[in-house]
Amino acid sequence: MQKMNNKNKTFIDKLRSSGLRPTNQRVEISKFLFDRKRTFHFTVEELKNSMNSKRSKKISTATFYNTVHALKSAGHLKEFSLENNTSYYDTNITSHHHFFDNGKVIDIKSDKIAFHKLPEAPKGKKIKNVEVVIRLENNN
Amino acid sequence: MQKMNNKNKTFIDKLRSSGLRPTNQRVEISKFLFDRKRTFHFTVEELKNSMNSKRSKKISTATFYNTVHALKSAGHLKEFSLENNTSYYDTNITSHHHFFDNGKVIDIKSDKIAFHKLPEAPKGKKIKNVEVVIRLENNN
DNA sequence: CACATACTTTAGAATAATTATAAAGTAGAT
DNA sequence: ATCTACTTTATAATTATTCTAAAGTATGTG
Repeated sequence: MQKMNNKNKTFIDKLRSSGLRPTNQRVEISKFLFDRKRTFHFTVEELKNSMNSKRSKKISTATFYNTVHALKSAGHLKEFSLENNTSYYDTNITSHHHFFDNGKVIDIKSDKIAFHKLPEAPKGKKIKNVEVVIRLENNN
Repeated sequence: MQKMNNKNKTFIDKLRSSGLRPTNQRVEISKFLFDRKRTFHFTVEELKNSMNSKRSKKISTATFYNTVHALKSAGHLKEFSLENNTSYYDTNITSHHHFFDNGKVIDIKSDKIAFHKLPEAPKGKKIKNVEVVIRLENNN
């Protein structure tokens, strides 16, 4: 039996494994998110705009939110927040880190950062993950 | 001339250095935030509720937002975001890190984490700061 | 002191992101 | 074919935050 990792799941499988029936709207959203070469970051509003601007029949806001949430809960998207009270989602769910540069987010590959020392988790808890944010500013 | 660090500034000085006249409302807010033994985290809503619940004459929401923003811009508060699209503020402005445990935030002293390797900033940029978030989960 | 001017506070309106609701639509199983 | 459960949608509601405009307060100048 061959190893089946998330990377190999099609966009339809991602819906199924999120407990969502592959309806037309959901399949299109999932395709838009996952059927591409490179991972990316988005807000629900951005996703909605990029998809709906190309369509005559628009997909409703609620469907975008529902679908993104289900995909996120199933672990196919990673959520993070900036200081502007908006949720960002990342189609790169592998462990990695970020540069934040005036609201712009740039991925940092996991192997670019290594720890020399980390604290222990409090009693009864364990570490789920470690994320590093490196804030940038202009060079003078 | 003695070294004057932020720690030693009174809550009134913090207002002045934030460009705010020390009015009654602002002094009370600043006192509530900084005139205590331990640093803490709060949302504007939490701050407003804890202060106003003890008062007959309430301080308005706008004053809380304005004051917190000015204090933050002047560097007397640190802002961060969780996944619930609310801004959190930290009266501990020294470089440090956080555990996130189901929406609860726990400080990690800066010296508990050390890096073995860090990426370089992109061209024209420099690193402003590095923050680590360690997400916790229950131990089985 | 008297007034002008600038800064403050406030209540309430406006906005933005998100979530809830309820009606109409659709799919899959029998 | 039809029943039932799941979906989609438009719209309302909610939450956090920001804006606005009016009324309040302080400070400086003469």
